[in-house]
Amino acid sequence: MTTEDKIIEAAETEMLECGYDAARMRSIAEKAEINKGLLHYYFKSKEALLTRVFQKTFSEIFKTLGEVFESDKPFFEKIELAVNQYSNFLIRHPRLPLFIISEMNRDPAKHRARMKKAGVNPPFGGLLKELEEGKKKGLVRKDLKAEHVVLNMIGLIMFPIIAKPMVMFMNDLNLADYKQLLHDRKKIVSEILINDIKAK
Amino acid sequence: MTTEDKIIEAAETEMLECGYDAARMRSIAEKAEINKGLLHYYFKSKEALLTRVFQKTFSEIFKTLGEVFESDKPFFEKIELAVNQYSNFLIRHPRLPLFIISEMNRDPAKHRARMKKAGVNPPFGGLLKELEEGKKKGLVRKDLKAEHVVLNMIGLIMFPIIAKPMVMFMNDLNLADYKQLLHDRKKIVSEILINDIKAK
DNA sequence: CACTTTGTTACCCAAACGGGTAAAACCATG
DNA sequence: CATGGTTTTACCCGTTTGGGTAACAAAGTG
Repeated sequence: MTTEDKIIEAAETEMLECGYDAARMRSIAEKAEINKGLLHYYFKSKEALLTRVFQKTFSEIFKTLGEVFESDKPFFEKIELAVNQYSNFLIRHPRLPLFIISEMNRDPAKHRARMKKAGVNPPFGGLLKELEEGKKKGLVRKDLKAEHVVLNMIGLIMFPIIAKPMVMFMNDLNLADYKQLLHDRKKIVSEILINDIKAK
Repeated sequence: MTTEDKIIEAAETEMLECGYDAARMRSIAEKAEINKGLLHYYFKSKEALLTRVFQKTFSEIFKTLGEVFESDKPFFEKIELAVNQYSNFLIRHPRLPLFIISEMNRDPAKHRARMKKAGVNPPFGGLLKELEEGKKKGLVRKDLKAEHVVLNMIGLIMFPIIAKPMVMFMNDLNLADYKQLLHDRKKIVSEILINDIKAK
């Protein structure tokens, strides 16, 4: 792994742990096991570094989410696929959701400005379009509200990730049990969502 | 409103906004529109003040949640009631969930120690017991996993609260629209949960 | 060896921090 | 005016902060 990679990785960890503004160049250097001088040799300023990290992180998650609805599978299989892909992504990046939510609440305008600057956008258009088509085809409940489908999906998937300590403690799970629970949950969540969407 | 009340209120706001450790006596005094001297006249230390605020806040939410399952209504009505009460509570205390989640992730052991010290405990026992009874009576799906019911419920209710800026922005809502969405959601969430729990 | 890239060390330095305190002032009530 | 509860002001003070830089060292390269 190159020094630059180590820096990017350390900066990502730091940013997700502490938030954008509270991220410290000192701790990034420490995490990357280099010194502050070298850090500034690779990235001329904190802004330059974090902009890059922010961009990389978000385009990764949005790409994953975007690809989900581009396959040509049946709609309900796509839901299942979306749940699986999104869950897997968050399992790999467990600190991301809390970071987004915190930043968004701390200063919504600044957060959106950063999103804009990084040129990243959440890809929910695909889901919304297919829901409309599904209604026409009679697959989808006519009175279903699209915005709630999105909220249901994200809430059901995200909560056990951001509440990991609570989940483990309340159910007295070790790490392996917890991972198993997250794994089991993909099917459970898919079923709940599809059940809710499906025309009766 | 007495000075002490103003202090408690200001301290709660500060604690929920900044977190337990990052809460500052200075800003609490400012928020309460008094000076630091007076603050220490009422509460001899930061620890004394925040312990009290923590205790008050949590016992309030846990009492609300606990009472839900003590009525003698039918089980599915209780679910609906629980969803309504919990939703209403979070609508009144929108910053609480993110505070809990952040504290829990920052330092789980310290957070639990504070809970213990304040003598507050989440009351999910009632729900779990009734689920078991429901299975025996044939009301509830035999293969339902209780831990997921809790996760589903919290996730579905909490997410739109902690993601308020996103919800408003993505759906282009003003504040009134957003509140309406939260209100509408109570019914939607109840139906999803009951549908999932009910024996087929 | 000459030159470039990569890496280290030490230091800058004003500014804010931040919980806590002492002493004085203000203000009711009797 | 005296008494006690309330409120203000000013100050403490060592510590940390924190992005950024300059000078020096090491290592790779042709």
